[in-house]
Amino acid sequence: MSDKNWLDEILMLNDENTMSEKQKKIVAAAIEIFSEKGYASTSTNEIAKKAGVAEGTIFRHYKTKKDLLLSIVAPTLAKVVAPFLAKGFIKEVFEKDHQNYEQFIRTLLLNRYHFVKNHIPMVRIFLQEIAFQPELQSECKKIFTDNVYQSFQKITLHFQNKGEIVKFPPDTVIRMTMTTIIGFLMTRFLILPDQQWDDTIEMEDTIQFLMHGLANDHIEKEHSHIT
Amino acid sequence: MSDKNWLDEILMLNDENTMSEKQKKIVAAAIEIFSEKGYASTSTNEIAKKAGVAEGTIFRHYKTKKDLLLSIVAPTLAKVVAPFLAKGFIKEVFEKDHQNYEQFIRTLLLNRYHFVKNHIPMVRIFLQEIAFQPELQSECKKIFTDNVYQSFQKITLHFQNKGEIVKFPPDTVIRMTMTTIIGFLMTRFLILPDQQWDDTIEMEDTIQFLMHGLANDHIEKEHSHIT
Amino acid sequence: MSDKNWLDEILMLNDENTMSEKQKKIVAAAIEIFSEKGYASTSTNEIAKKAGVAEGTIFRHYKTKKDLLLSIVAPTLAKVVAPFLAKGFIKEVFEKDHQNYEQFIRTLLLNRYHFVKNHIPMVRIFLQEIAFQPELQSECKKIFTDNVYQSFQKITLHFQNKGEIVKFPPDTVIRMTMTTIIGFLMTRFLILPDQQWDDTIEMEDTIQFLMHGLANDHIEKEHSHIT
Amino acid sequence: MSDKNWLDEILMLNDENTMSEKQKKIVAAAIEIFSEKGYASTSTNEIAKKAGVAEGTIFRHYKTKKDLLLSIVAPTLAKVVAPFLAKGFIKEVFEKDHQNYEQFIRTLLLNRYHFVKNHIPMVRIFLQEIAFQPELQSECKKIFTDNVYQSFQKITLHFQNKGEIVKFPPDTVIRMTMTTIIGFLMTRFLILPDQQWDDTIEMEDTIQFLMHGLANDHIEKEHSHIT
DNA sequence: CATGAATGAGCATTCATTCAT
DNA sequence: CATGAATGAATGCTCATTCAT
Repeated sequence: MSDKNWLDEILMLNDENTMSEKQKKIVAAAIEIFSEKGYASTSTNEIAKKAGVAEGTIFRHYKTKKDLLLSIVAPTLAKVVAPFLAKGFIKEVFEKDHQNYEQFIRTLLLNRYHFVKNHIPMVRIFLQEIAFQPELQSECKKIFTDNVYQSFQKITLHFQNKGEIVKFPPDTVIRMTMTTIIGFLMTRFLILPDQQWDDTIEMEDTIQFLMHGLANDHIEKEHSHIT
Repeated sequence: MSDKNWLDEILMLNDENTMSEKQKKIVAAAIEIFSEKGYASTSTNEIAKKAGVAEGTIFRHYKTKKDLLLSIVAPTLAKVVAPFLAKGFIKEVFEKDHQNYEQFIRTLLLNRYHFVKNHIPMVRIFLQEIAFQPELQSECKKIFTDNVYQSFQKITLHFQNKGEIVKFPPDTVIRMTMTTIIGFLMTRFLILPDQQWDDTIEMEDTIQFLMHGLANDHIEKEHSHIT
Repeated sequence: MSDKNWLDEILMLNDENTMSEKQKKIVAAAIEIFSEKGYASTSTNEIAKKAGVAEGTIFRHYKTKKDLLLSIVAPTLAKVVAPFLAKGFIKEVFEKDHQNYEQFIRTLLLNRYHFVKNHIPMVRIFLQEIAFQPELQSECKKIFTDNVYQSFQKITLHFQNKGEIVKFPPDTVIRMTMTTIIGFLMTRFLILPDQQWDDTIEMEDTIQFLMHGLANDHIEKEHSHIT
Repeated sequence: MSDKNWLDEILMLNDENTMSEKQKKIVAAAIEIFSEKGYASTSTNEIAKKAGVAEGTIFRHYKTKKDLLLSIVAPTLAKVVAPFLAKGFIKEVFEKDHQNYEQFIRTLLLNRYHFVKNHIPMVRIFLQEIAFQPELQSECKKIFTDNVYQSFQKITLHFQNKGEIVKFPPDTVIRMTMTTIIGFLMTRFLILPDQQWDDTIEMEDTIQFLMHGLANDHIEKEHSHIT
């Protein structure tokens, strides 16, 4: 099965519009249990019970248990990539003059914040299984490279050339930006979700941290990064 | 069984000096396979084969498969905490005048860099299983709170009071520091280990990013963080 | 789980009407092998083979091997107690004038004779496992105390007061009666089943022995048992 | 291995005089645990631990686990048979004029009473395992037939001819006598050991019951037993 | 003699998957 | 489409037995 077909098929299969009631229940149950106990430690029997369907019903909709997992996790990929694919997104970043890197990461952070907030269990599953499912890894890498990375690089170079952000290698800038955003979101929603959080302040601080960290005032650098 | 006993026991049990040849082989095999396929998807039969011992031998040394896992993962905890426990560590940070936050994170980053570099499989296992093993979670939280966090907070306040770093809430500063370091190490060793890396430059940039991000020149802050 | 529920559940579960073909085969195979080799020395694999089902099928019907054992043995309890629970049984003993202790034990012996004759393997299993299964012991004691013993005591006192049988302590009379009956049945069916037996004569002799042994003509007793 | 050799060897092996300290501990531990949990459910590891020896030590003294069992149970056989083998025993019964059947069973009961009282765990083990160990069964049958049964039959015929006891078939008399004695001892020591027992009275009653049951005053017998 | 690490066959139990209804 | 009984390979774990020390 070619990579493209695999993902498409699953996305189509898991289009919420085409899913029967039972199927939706199965997916909901699977997400919940996978997220709590991990894919490998979850039995189809358990899923069936929680979904209120017969065990056989699961296999009527998904050829194997792993298919069920992928059908859950794969769409996450698409949704993560989505903003970068949104037609106007990059165009807007480039064209609007008043746009700056801060605006970009502010948008990005807010967007990711809402996504993670609304999909915690799915994100948990994704983070766990990306380590062990080669199909997921390659698909993820491909999607990231083809879509996110390219846009991200263009944006980085754009603002580096405008002298707005420091001239680290673009990959490094991307890494720092993503690391800071992901680090915040994971701490916020996965590691310490029960702690008291003032999200507005915390996000503002995170943006300030990122902007200062990447500000183009790194004067005394002994090595100059020219791209 | 009290938490302390549990960890101590396993640490003693897994002291490399007291381990027989076969036991070492078992641990080595387990680390490798757990790291590749995950704990739940690894069979004791597989471990035994790779270790070149009989399956029963595993259970002579470790009462259960989970005991084997914990005996591997638990020491990682101790080693991660180690530098913060070193007697002179904090004292040095405070007393030596030439010491600054940059020096601190530079030491920290280098130290963690070498640790992760030398224990990649164990770190992988740890990151996977911390999500599902409650014993691990609580022990981890306890060790972090009792040791790392306290030191880290003192250091943060120290340099905030010296006016060297920005007056975000200490927890936020700690989060940003850890996030940046861990983000780098994970990208470097787990996510993109095969990419070309110039570690010296990358680490220097990371430190610069962090120092600028936390530098005490956040002027226009609409909300002032006073501790 | 309350004792009552445990037994009831198993009885319901093992109602022959509600059992599938495969389940009946499993029970039949288990009874045979348990009876021959003992519960602990019988493997589920062996049972499955003899029953002509997959090993997994056993565990679809019985959660554990011990559940299978109890589901076989527990109903024996109920059947043993049955005659004492029969509504008319005691009433008849008391009310019909022509009824005497001999009539009572004659009925009892005959009834038990047919039961044991038709359930030899189950009785073997029961006798073996009662020694090691605490659930069985307590349930057995409870059922005996609540049902058999009370009836038996009433009957004994009744005929002692009528002057028909010797005034040993009722418990002693009960013990002698049961011992004699059980002793005969065990010799007949378990210890020497292959010997030539004229059951009619043997049972008649046993009744005579019992009646003479308990007849109220123990004159020279140095200790008088008054209840 | 011929039957005779098997038993002799074990008896010699288990002669308390020739046993080392460790061996005695092993036997003591085995008796205790076998008695509690049954032979099949007891692990050699468990025995070794309770005995305070290494597991290997058990197999230095007993070739297999079953050998250990037989070495424990087999001597019981010899001891049970002992009184019948005592040279003077039968002679005494026959020759002393004042001797009667009552005297005989009184001696028998008292003798067995003390034996069971002092060897409860061994008796438990014996009763459990006689059902499953063919070697034990055949040896037991042989010993009983060759020694006990013959003596018992002679004695029975003797007192039947003297008109002292009823002329049931000798086998029947033997069965009733044994059943009554064994029934008492099992109730007393195995089934209800915790109940309050006045052994003197209980045994006297049991003898009276037995003597009346076998007394030669069964007049109205419709079938005459002439041997 | 005693030890206890090592063995590997065997055990009860679980599980993803199939298929007749 | 949905069911759930049936499957049998696989799993974690136990155990009697061996043997080098």
